[in-house]
Amino acid sequence: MVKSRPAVDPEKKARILDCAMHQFAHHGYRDTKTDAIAVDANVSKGLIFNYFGSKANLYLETVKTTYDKIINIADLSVWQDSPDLKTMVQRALRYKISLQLQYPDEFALSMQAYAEAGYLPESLRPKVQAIWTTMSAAEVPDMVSPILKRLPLREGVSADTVAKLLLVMTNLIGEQSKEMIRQNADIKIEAFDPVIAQVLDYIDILEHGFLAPNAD
Amino acid sequence: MVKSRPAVDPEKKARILDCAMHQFAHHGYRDTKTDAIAVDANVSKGLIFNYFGSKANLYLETVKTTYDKIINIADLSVWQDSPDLKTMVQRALRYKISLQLQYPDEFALSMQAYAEAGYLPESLRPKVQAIWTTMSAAEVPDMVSPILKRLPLREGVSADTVAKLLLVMTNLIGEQSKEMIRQNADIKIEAFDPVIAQVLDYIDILEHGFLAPNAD
Amino acid sequence: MVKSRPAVDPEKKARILDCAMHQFAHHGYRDTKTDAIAVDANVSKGLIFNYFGSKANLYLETVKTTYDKIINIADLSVWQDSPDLKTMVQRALRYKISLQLQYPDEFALSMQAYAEAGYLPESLRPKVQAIWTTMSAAEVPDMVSPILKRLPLREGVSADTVAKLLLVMTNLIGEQSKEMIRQNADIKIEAFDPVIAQVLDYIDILEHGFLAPNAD
Amino acid sequence: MVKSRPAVDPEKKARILDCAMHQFAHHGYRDTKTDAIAVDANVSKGLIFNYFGSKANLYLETVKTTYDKIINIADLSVWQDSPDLKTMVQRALRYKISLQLQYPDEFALSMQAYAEAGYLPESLRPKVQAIWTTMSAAEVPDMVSPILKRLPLREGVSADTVAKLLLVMTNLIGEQSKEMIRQNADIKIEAFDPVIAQVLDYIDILEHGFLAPNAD
DNA sequence: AATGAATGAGGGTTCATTCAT
DNA sequence: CATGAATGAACCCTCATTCAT
Repeated sequence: MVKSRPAVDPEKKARILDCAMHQFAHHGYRDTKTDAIAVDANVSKGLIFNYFGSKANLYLETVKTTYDKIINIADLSVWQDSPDLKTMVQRALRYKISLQLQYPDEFALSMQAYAEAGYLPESLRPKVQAIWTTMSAAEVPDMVSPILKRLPLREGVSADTVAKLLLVMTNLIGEQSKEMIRQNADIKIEAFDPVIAQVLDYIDILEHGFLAPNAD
Repeated sequence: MVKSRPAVDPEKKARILDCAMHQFAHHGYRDTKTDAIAVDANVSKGLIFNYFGSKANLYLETVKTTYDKIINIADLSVWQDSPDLKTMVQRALRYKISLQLQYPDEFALSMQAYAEAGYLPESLRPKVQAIWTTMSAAEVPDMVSPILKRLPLREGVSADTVAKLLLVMTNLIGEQSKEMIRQNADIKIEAFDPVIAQVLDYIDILEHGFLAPNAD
Repeated sequence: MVKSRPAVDPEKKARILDCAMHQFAHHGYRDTKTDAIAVDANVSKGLIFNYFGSKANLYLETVKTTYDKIINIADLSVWQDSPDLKTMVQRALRYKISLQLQYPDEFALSMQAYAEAGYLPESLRPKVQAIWTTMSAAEVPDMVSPILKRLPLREGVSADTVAKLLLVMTNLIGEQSKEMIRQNADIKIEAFDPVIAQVLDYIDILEHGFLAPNAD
Repeated sequence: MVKSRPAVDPEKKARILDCAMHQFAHHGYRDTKTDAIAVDANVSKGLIFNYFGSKANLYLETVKTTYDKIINIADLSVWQDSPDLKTMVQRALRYKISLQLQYPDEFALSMQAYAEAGYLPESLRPKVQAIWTTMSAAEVPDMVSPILKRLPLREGVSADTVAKLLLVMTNLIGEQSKEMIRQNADIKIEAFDPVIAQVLDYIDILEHGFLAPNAD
């Protein structure tokens, strides 16, 4: 006998995850009601528990799925062959922001989940943090370090340190963009130009330092 | 005439605030139960409402009190007269971390309150944000800018940009220390040496840039 | 397609309303515990809030439903075609009392709700009063005035004044019956004969007062 | 040794009773907070319990005291020697209303207590009702019946029936005046003229009903 | 005697989870 | 498998009453 309908309807499951992502991103874990997700997903509340067992587990699955989605979407090659660092950063940021505009919920959740990790129910916290540790190693460093290797570093400066600094900048922009998108969902990418300009100022300092050349 | 029993027993009030600080810092607003605070403070639940009226107000009072406490404790002069930027940053970080070790709950709450501001009940949010705006002007900027003014900045670099970068570093350390303290409450200040060393690496880059001198 | 389990189980809803009516009638709004209603109705406390949202709203619904019920039950034609006033009053009272015996809770609530209107929580009061104004116009006046029109009134006596006097009598009996039923739930209708007799005495006085001298 | 201060300070006790009267009259038993009484009476909350044992008992004492006060104040002779019934009723009502204006709280409580008797806590109810039965016999009938005795009643009409009818009128006015005073505390006695006029209309009807045919 | 700070039982309400259909 | 009505534990808050001073 052929099961014409699989035990788990993937379409419904996807819908639940999508709506959960939206809700968790905008209200945080504790303020998200399973009721709201069920309504949004046009699915019975019971089904959510059939598929995911508990709200906590739904959260975990949602965060995981969202991270996977972002990773799969991101095309790191976009800025890999930039002529110089500033161009790379500029391209990277533009690309990231464009993704953020295209997938605001995904990005919002990824940041929200990270931010609220410490304030989750005791039992949920370690499981979420496990996701970070699994994910983190693979991603961002890969994007930046190849470019850095092509740059002549001042003696005593490690590529790793620079990479971390750049990462900090990236996160900074992420936070700012999220907030800007939150305040105006229809924002255009041009609106982020001043933000990018500021980061380029930061990069300039990183590149050349802020001390006058003869100050040493 | 001595009031043998003052209208508000300052000792109990302080105990409540202290325990509230601890609870709010570690579980966030929504997950903190007034019951737990009452038990911790060895006080009846009713008394909390006698003193503070509501959980929301207790939160507000706790945050305010904690901020005041930190501000009063902090001795900004410690690093004000440092010979150079690195020394200043080093002293500042050491001092901040030592305070954080001494007053882990106070610092944890101050960061928690800031972080969770967006996830508070609708009605509480504006009141908490009012606290930030009242407080923010006075503090951190004042510490950094005077030192920056004494430094010869490279042409095209604004002191403001540098100050912002340094502030980002400061927050970074704050987050890291909080997490380290959270994971090990008995951590010694020496344990932060690598963190401080790393920040000094960052500062070095900010100061001199990471490009080799002849790279331009 | 038959909904095997309707969104709102009318049986349970009716049971809740019925028990609420009983409780509100006997203990008043403030002293009625939702717990007690839930237990009486053999239903979880949560369900009451699912169906009615709040205790205040349950009260409103209960009062409305009870009024509708009384209005639908009451058969005003019973005494409309009485030969004379006394007969009409007698029939009306008997009928009213028999209904009161048959539906003691309904009548008790309707009087209770009216009486306690002024002592309800501030926010509930206007909503209850809105029910009165909606209901009041339709009922009692219609019953009495047609009969009055057929009677020859003494000069200088307005039908309106007489109607008001009769209304006062009616309310008087209502109060007395309620109290008698409250004191003895198994009371028989014969027990009210003295009360009715007394009212007829009152009517006799009224009648020979407002009738024209030659009307006898 | 002489007790310079008696165990119960009569002045404070009187103050408590007075404020309790005011509060109970305006908010009913359940909505009156002992706190409010204590504050009003400028007395500690503890003292109320020292003097009266419980809120319930304070209520009882307040009601009793208020009734005594009204009885002592009322000068029944005012209308005893009226030439006719209408004049008597008019005088009586005017006098009652003037008292009600002079002692609004006392009258408000006496009516409130009567009205809310059924909605008091189970345990309090019988004790309050005991007060009515003690009081009721003595009062109002005494005012009316002597006058009635001087009037030639139509055959078949008992003075008792008429007295009860008049009592109903009196209560009717009481309710109306209370409400009018509640809506406008500064109301003048002239404002009640229409109300009195209406009652006189009622009396007119009553009168021509119970007087012997040849009494006109 | 007088105080009023402290208590805590009890109420209305929310919402994740269950389970009969 | 899917539903959503039903559940009930848990939370915040009130206020009569107590009791140490």
